[in-house]
Amino acid sequence: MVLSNNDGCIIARSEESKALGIKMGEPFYQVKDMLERNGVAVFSSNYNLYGDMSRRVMSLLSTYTPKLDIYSIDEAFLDLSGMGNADTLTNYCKSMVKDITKGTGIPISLGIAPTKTLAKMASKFAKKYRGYEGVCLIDSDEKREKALRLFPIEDVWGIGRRHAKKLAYHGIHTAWDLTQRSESWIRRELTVTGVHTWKELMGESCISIEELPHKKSICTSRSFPGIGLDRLRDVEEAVANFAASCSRKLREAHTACSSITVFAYTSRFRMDVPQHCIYRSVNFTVPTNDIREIISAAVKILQEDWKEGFHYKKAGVIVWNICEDRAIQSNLFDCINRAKQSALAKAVDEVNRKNGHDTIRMAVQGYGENWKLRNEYVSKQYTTNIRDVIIAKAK
DNA sequence: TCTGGGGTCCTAGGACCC
DNA sequence: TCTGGGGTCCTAGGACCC
Repeated sequence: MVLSNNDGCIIARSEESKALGIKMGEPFYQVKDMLERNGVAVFSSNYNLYGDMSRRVMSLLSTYTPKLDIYSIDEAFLDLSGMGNADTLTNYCKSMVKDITKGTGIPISLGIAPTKTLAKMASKFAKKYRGYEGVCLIDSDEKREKALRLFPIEDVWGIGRRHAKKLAYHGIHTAWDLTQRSESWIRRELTVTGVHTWKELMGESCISIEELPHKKSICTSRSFPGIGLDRLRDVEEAVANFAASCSRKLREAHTACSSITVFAYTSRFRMDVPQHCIYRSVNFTVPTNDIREIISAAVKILQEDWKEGFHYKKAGVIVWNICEDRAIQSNLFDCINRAKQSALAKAVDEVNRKNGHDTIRMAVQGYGENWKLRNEYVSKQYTTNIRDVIIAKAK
């Protein structure tokens, strides 16, 4: 079983722990004793490991198609159009499954279909039934209807808990039931996104395969351990680090932002203590990804809106209005020497790339441990930290 | 005491324009 | 008694995803 950041919630479970009745998203502390009694292995999140393994899998996938659309850390869409008939495709995909298992040890499931929504459905069948050997193909109306009839509405991509409940009320329990309604009914009840899902289930592709040009917003946020932080200095340090992380993510993606939002709030679970919420945005005159500009804007918002007497439980920084860093609209009244700024940033990034994040940092980022995450059960960074590499002993 | 983090898209409603 | 019609842009909030 794997925990969220701060060892807060349960976010991944093996089949065995599911069988114990552990629910997704359940707070860890509420079931901790029960888990210990049952000998459940518990792990903190280890994003360095997951991120690195994901990159390896994606890199192998990219050798199978010119058009790879990485959807999340563990999912990708591959464009296989024009790559042969049903048999050829199935065999091609079975060799993909074997290669990736061999290359990374990660088991994968593949669904092949005319639309993304159907492909996701097919991949669930591929995972569920061993007979498929990891690959399930939906290439005819008969197969599609059979699959739709077997598929619960709440598992359809794009149908969340709220919509599933509403649809159940209207007697819609499977993906097939949904396709039997009229477009106007779907439009009224589920808006245009629902219409896209509805069309995709019927085999008409509405969600294309493409690499996103760049993100529209980037957020770094954390919950603080215990009752939270009540000193400005501590929250300031955290916010400065969140801002630094946003600026780094912008630079890595070769982008810059025009707006920044800072937020900090007290615990929404504590009804017995006074609540407060800081949430404010400002714009930059010229789009930027500079660590000093972004940190100072973030810290300024926090200082100006800070209210004493509260325990802040969570804070974060969001940067948005993002553009590519080579297409920045300059401003007549800009008084920053941009060339100098970017030369310095480049030098700092180079040092940090070799020596680790934040080797060179802003003073306000500090070294305080007051806001650091709890991760008591973290596994090793087997693939990204030389000290954690597995040692094979020859006997 | 303890309750995650990071995204996208759509809509309604308010503010504004002529 | 009676108070138009047609737009754009922005934001908050809600839905969804992993």
